[in-house]
Amino acid sequence: MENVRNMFQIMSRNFGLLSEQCCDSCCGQEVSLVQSHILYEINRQHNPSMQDIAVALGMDITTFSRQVKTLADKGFIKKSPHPSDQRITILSLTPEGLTVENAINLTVNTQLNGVLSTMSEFERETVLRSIQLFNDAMQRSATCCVPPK
Amino acid sequence: MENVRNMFQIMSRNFGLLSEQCCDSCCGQEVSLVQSHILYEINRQHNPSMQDIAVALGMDITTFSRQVKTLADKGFIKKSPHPSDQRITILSLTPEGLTVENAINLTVNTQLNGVLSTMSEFERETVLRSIQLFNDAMQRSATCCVPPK
DNA sequence: TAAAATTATTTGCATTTTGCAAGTATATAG
DNA sequence: CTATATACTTGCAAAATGCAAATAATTTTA
Repeated sequence: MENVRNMFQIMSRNFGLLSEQCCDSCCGQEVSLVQSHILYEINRQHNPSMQDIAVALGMDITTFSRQVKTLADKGFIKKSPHPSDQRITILSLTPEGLTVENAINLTVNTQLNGVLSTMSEFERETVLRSIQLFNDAMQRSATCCVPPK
Repeated sequence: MENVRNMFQIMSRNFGLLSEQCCDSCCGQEVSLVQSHILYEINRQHNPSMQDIAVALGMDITTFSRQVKTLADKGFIKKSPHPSDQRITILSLTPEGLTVENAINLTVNTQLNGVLSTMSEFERETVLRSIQLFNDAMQRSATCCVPPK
């Protein structure tokens, strides 16, 4: 059993730094890293509620509530009432929010593809397949990757 | 060009959640996630200065300085003067700090190995080799993974 | 070699983020 | 209908953040 954590820690840190940089360079200081995660996740899910996104990101709901308010005030997120349950708020990106999310997405992808371009075609495909494999395995695991509490 | 960010984003988030959980379960509220990163990095480098660690983690030096103070007060870190340059502070883990770091490391590794154990031997090796490959490629890249500013 | 510029770290703020406890509002169960 | 549960918001108070400025120790340079 080698030290697996090492590799993940480094990868994770690098990706985090990259994301932060992209986040800055795309849209100035308009959105923080956590806010970009929120935009990302709203864009990925289908008509998500507040809970859905907060759970997916493993964020405390009260902190999340405030971040959503900030993003809504900035005009990047729209909060709509659930049609049949008035307690629930459905989140969606506004056109401006989508623009920001797309800009970040493009920049991150460009950076990552730049890194991947230094590999052979075979290596590149192996790497991508591996990450998918690992994500699937994480998904299957019950004990880990469950948001705290 | 597929959406590479997706995979990394998910992997990174999962690993982050896992680390946070491990951090909690190992040592209660004794150390936060960022503090665990600091312990990790000090343990990895050889006689690192404050700058070394702050840069490696992409942290603002002033925030870092305070976190180091907190960890030193908790007795997990020792600050020693550099032998030939009095401006520099060399960081090291105390025995207690090392114990905490080892506990976190063990827990994270155990969790990760649990996830990996659901794969075939071949898949597992491919995944680990891939991550190493990717980290190396990140290392080579000049444009990305450079701490902001 | 003395003043100027550089480097490493710390401190003073003011802002932002965080999370627990408690509150409000809506829906469901008994 | 009352009681309980669910979804979200607010009131704090603590922690984390980062810029500007301070301090302290080297180097550079004129």
